[in-house]
Amino acid sequence: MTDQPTTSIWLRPERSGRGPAPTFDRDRLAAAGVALADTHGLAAVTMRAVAQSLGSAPASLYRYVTTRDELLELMIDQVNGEMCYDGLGTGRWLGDLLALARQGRGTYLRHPWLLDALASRSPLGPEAVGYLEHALAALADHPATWRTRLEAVSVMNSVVASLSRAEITRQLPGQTAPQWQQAQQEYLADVVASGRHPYLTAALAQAAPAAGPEPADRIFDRIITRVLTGLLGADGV
Amino acid sequence: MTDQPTTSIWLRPERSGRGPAPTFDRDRLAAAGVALADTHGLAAVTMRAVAQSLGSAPASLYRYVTTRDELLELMIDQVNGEMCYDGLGTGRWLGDLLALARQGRGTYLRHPWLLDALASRSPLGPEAVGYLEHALAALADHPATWRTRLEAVSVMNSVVASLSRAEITRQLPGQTAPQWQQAQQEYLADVVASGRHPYLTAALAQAAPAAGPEPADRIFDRIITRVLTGLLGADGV
DNA sequence: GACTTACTGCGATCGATGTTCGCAGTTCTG
DNA sequence: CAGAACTGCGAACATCGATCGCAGTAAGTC
Repeated sequence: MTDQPTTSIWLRPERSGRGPAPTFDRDRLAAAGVALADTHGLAAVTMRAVAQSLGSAPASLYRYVTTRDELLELMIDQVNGEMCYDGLGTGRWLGDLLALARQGRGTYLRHPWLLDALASRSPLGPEAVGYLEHALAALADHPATWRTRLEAVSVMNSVVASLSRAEITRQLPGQTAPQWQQAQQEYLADVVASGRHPYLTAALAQAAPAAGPEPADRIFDRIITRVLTGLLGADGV
Repeated sequence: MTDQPTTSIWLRPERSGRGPAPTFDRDRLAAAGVALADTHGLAAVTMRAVAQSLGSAPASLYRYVTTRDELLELMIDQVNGEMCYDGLGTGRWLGDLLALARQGRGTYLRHPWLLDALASRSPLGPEAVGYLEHALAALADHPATWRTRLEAVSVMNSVVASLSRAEITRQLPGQTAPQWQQAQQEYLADVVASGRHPYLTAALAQAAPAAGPEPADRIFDRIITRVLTGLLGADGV
């Protein structure tokens, strides 16, 4: 009945030298989970499914991870590791932060399940910490409180997530139309037809057509830039 | 085998005149779910639990709702109905939008589960539509594209959610410390102690102490205001 | 080299949950 | 009054996360 002194998976040693060598490691579990989630969605990341894709048994996974949530944490951190920090440190904080935001967008678009996984979780693995460090480094010379900088980075992250979610939602209706979205579209059509809600009707009429003339990249850059300058000032330094 | 022509619950009639009068209605289901979620968290909103709290059987709920997700949709819309739109239409869009943001914050703080429920869902019930209409009405005289206005409202909503989440997270560790947060704190302490990540260390050192001198309301107002002025210009008109 | 210790994979199983099926009863329609 | 269309719901099913305990294996200890 020895209490596990550390509860965070990032502080728990992966192996402690005794017994047979483990067949896998945390990275392989995470990779298997990511592969499953990429192709079949987050709901497909079942302990049984992951085990089967590794040629193992469900119970075996619990040698590497104490709970499914921990597996998701591993997956999140693994895709966070796809970020690349080259070309940063230009001295222009706005450009640096925008570059980080773009990479975040790329990660979200590559792994749509990430938004769902991040939803009710506060994921702070090593890679997330590294990201935060780089984001704050970009603001090293900025004349603002640490608190304000932290706020700005946090708000930027949430806006990046929100914009990416919108893009993903508007993107997949190609074929995988998830049925609840179609129901929503149906309801919106009814709302418009009802005549009440004139403003919403006008907005939808002009916002919908053909994804607009402006490409998604441009919209993203524009919004992120405006949010950041609103929070941190206009001087790109 | 008659296909249900409409899939959205908001277009499906609640009752169609035949048979015995239903014991409950959608509002009562939603209210029961909200009560459960408010006191015991979203995970406690089980079909069985809701049924029991209504003095009914689990299978009976499916007479009112085709799936648990629909029940959550009802709950979300019900708490969205707590918003009050009095005092709006002042002619100053910034003040109007800020008032809406504040109400959103209040709803989140009153119903912490709402953040989890909203996470992987795109909730567009009648109340959400009403909210959108009012938000867009506040921007009626603003010289910006409909698209830009829609973007601004959307970004504001996601920032409101993000700030509220941060507040809730920082608030409940009073006693209900959810254990994963404690694990995260533990890991962060280790990161700080490691010496790498100097920027993060500095930021945490200054951001942590005693919630700072600035009250949460002020921080919220300041961030929302700056984000909105960044997106829509400085003139409060 | 034998014994202990601490691990490994995993079959079997438990408890909980969302959901379905079908039946008996009830009310409206024609 | 007959049938259609509903009502609540007991019983069950499928699936999932997680646990327990056992047999096997490698390291530490003397």
